[in-house]
Amino acid sequence: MGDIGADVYNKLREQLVAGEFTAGQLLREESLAERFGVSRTPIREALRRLQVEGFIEIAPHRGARVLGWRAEDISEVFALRGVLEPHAARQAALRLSEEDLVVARKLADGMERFAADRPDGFEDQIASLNNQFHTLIVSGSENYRLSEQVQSIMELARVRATFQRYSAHELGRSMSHHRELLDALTARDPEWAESVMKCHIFAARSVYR
Amino acid sequence: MGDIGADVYNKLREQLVAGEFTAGQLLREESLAERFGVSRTPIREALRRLQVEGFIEIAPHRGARVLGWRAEDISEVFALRGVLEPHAARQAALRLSEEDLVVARKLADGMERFAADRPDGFEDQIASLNNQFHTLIVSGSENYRLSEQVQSIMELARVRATFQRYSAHELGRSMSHHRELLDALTARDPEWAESVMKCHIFAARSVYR
DNA sequence: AGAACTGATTTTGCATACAATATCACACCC
DNA sequence: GGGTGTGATATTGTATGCAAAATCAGTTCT
Repeated sequence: MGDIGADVYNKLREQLVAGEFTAGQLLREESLAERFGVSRTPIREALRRLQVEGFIEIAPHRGARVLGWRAEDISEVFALRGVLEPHAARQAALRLSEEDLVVARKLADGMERFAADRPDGFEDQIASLNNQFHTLIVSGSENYRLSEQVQSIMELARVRATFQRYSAHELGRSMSHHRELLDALTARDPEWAESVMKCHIFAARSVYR
Repeated sequence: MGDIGADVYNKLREQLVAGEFTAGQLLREESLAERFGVSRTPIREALRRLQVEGFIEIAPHRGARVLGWRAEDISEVFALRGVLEPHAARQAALRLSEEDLVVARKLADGMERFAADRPDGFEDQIASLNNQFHTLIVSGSENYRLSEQVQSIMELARVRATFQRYSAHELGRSMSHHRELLDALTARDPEWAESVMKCHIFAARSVYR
């Protein structure tokens, strides 16, 4: 995709992640084209990509439909994250650069500040930082060849992450997991990092039941 | 994608998996369009999809390039398979239907026959059956929402699987792993199935070093 | 009333035309 | 000789037109 196409894809994707469309909603090429002020061509490419990435489904001649999340889907998501992310953390312990760690620490700091001050809409702010934090670790785990594919799955799996339903206690534990994970990564200790990440995912899963 | 587009995608993908293009080769939209007797439009959609799935890379205004596999990539592939497929086998033990198991047994039988008779090109025949076998198990592990994404990664990871380099001993062991996995699945024993699959992947990795 | 057909309308799928960008060859300058 | 700039060429990116397919409304038949 070129300049316009990439823009359209990013914006559409953002809006999907932000939940601006309801599950099952039909996405018409023509109306999206109007909405973004472009022709159907870049819209089609963006939709195709979002389909492969698992955000929408496209039936031939019938259009694109926003996929929803059932309870079982959420459960699968955590099963998958519980396997993939600890593995990623293990690899990341040996591979992340010092600069990456600096960035990760800043992200964790940011989350803790939001968790302490609790300004309006702080849950979304934390969710955004949290995504960046996990993305950083996953992308530090594989090399360029598989990284994007794994990344894509993990992002899809993290789409529904919201901190609205976290209690103060759970939020605090999540923050402390981040801190401990950073310590493990800084110590370049793969098994420690893997264990912490496993706890982190299991704890997150418990919030969703 | 409609009828033509889906065809183009399938054929292109087959040819990529079959290794009909050399790594680094540029795939020009115009020549592919001629080759398949269609316009550039469905070609572009197929290329976009193959990009997301990790077969090729596309640089804006610069075209599509076939990605190759370096030694580290292969190593990553096995690391990922070593985590994902045992997990999949574990889930599959509880989820595969009896009909699925019948199919899986037939695939294993077929592989063993090829391994015993060793007709011309039997390695490719085994590879094809082996892909179906593993695909069946992975697809039986997740529900519809994440299944295709995981499937897509695992297929990409299995692209290079060739049995050319297996010794008779290694081939025999691989077949016996399949057999044991089927027993574990039939017994609906998740931990057994997971363990066998882990051995299976580790053993396969050893062939590639 | 409900099921099944038929034509109008909408929407997608593909082809084609044009615009924007990158690539390459060749001349030019230092 | 090597680097740099410039125009021609090739290739991709986007828009648009048309054909094919699905949807929907209205009608007819049972």
